[in-house]
Amino acid sequence: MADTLTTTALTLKDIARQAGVSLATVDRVLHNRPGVRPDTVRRVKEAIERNSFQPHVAAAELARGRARRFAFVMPSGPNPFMQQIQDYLGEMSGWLSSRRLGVETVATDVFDPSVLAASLEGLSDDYDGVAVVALDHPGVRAAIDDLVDAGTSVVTLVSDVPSSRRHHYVGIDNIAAGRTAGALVGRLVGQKSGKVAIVAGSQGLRDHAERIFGFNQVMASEFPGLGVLPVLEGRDEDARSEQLLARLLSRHADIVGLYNVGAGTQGVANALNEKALSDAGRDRQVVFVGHDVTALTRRLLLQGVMHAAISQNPGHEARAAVRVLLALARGEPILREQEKIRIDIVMRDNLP
Amino acid sequence: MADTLTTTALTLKDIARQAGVSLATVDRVLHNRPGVRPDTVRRVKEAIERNSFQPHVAAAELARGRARRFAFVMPSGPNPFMQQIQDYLGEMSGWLSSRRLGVETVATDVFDPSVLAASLEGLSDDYDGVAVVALDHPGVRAAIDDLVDAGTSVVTLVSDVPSSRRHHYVGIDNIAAGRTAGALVGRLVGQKSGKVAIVAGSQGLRDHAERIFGFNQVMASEFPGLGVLPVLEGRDEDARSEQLLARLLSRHADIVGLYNVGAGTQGVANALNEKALSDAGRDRQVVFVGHDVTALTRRLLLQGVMHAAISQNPGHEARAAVRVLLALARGEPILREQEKIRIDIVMRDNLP
DNA sequence: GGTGTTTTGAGGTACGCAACTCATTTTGAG
DNA sequence: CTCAAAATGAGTTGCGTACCTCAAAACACC
Repeated sequence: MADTLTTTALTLKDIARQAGVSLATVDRVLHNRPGVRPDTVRRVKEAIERNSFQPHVAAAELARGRARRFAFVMPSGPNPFMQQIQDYLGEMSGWLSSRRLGVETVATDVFDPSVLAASLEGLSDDYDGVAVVALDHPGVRAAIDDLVDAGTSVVTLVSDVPSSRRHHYVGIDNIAAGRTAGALVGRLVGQKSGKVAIVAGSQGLRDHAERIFGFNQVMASEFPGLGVLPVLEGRDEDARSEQLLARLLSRHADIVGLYNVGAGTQGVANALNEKALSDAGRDRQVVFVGHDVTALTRRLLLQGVMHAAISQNPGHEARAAVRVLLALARGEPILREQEKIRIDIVMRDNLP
Repeated sequence: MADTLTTTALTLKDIARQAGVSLATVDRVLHNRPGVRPDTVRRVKEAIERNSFQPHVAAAELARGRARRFAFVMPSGPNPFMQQIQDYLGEMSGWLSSRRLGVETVATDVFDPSVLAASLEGLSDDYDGVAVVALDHPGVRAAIDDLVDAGTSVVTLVSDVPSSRRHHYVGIDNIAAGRTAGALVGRLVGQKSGKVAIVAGSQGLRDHAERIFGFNQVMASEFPGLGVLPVLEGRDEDARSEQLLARLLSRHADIVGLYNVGAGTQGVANALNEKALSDAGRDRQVVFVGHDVTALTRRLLLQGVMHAAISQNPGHEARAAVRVLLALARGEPILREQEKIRIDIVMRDNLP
């Protein structure tokens, strides 16, 4: 009837008694301090294992007594998604301060590798951990590795640098995100055949490139009836995206789907609205799939202009980054499943 | 450049000094103990406010010293979704025991109100908090209210009893889930017209009824071209669901969409497969939307039999329930945004 | 001014662990 | 067997809070 999952009340003292050693020796083993014979280490570890002993985190935290400081290195521009992450960090302030954790955001130009690398260098003196929205570039990778070598925990956020020695990546699999977008566009277009347009910020950005790759993969294999037009590079700017897309729409009357990979959403929506007006309400609405739930995309979804948004929960990312940094600092294990960021599909009716 | 979100190092001693009182008085104020003049209370609270002081949770936890016990009251049947929740609880065991938290599951027949109520009664003596998959019934409501009156924290899980005095509901908005399912079926069917079938466990179950309500809402208002057939009640059993659905499919050749509200998924899939065989590969595949990501639905999604699953992350629900119970026990605030369960749309390419 | 009551101060103990010192024992090399 | 090095025991202190006791002070009332 009642299945006990956990029952612990043991302390270090109990472990010491069971292993037949003193508290000091257990402490040495627990913290990998030198001066313990291998055989003794084994006995202690066995006692710990046998009782599945877990140090009381509250006691450990209190005894250790050190306040932790984490830095979040984020883009300086007015990116609404990044702003949301910072907002959620702010909302955590009570949670943070009651644990004596300090979180500070460092704004920098994350698109300039040398500037970003410079921002990262030297952070290790002031912070126990760093979360960074990282550009994938050799200079940045070197800076990250330096931080790690200096003993600072490093987590990449939103955008990864897989070749670096960062401890963890908090973000989504962008290829899968692109595939999901492809599947959505394809399925929502339905029977119709025609062309599909892609608007991206730049194909030089790793996350954008990966999304496009995944998108094309699905379109080619599952929706051969839909031809994908060359990618428009709108640099995440509204004006440029609108202009490029408007031109494309006027040239190809048979565009039935659109994937907006990055920002510049307002511009994309404008171009689509112009077309809708000229089409005068025929059954020619373009299926529009984009990324992230912001005030704007929320409005577009509710209006029916946009059909689906691929989203990564910014609150979850902010909290996951903090939790991972904390776990790394404490030497606790990371709950992979909990910290994994899912690819959310958001339509009008499941808007968060 | 660097924006400080939090910087605290104050202790109760500092607050006492600032308020010009002793530690004992601060302690009395902090814990609403009697014997402090209103004016003094104000002075202390001001000092706390002024410094936005937060007690160090680790120290508090250690001093309080009490181990917490939580009970999870769950269905006894072989429900895969519930099993997943229990699995995730098991995975948390390390996290739990390092915080001296005990979590035990109590299996019971949650569909029988008197049995469920009986299981709940008396739990308050043994547990600090209870999470319960609750049937919405007056007897159950009374049992929940009794628990709350006895000082036990109560959280409803997956299925809510809104009229009770439970402290929190961990689960999704089922009307919105049904709406989402409706929007998916409608959009994925596309231009075609025809009928849509619904298979549910029972319309007497609150969550099923709510999902159907939301589904019909969307179908009526947005997809008038699709007629919704009467709900089949499969009692979440494979055999019965298959039989009922097979009959319906043979009677209505123009069924283009299917919403499976509850379990019995294997039966539904069997019936669809039979039809697919007899249709011999024509463009008549039925759009199939169901709930939850299990081993089975995962397979069906990958095979293309099922098109989308509406899902609530069981891991998130398990962890959220524990966190909420813990926050309630400690008197800490609940991070609403973090504990909110989202409605996930899962398609083949964003399978978790 | 005396009485009883309420409010406050002062202090202690305990929680479980980290981190340290210093004395003592054991071990291994010569 | 000797001596230095390595391993271990025993003990202390402090982290910030909860919870408790007892005495002293302030207050209200007659």
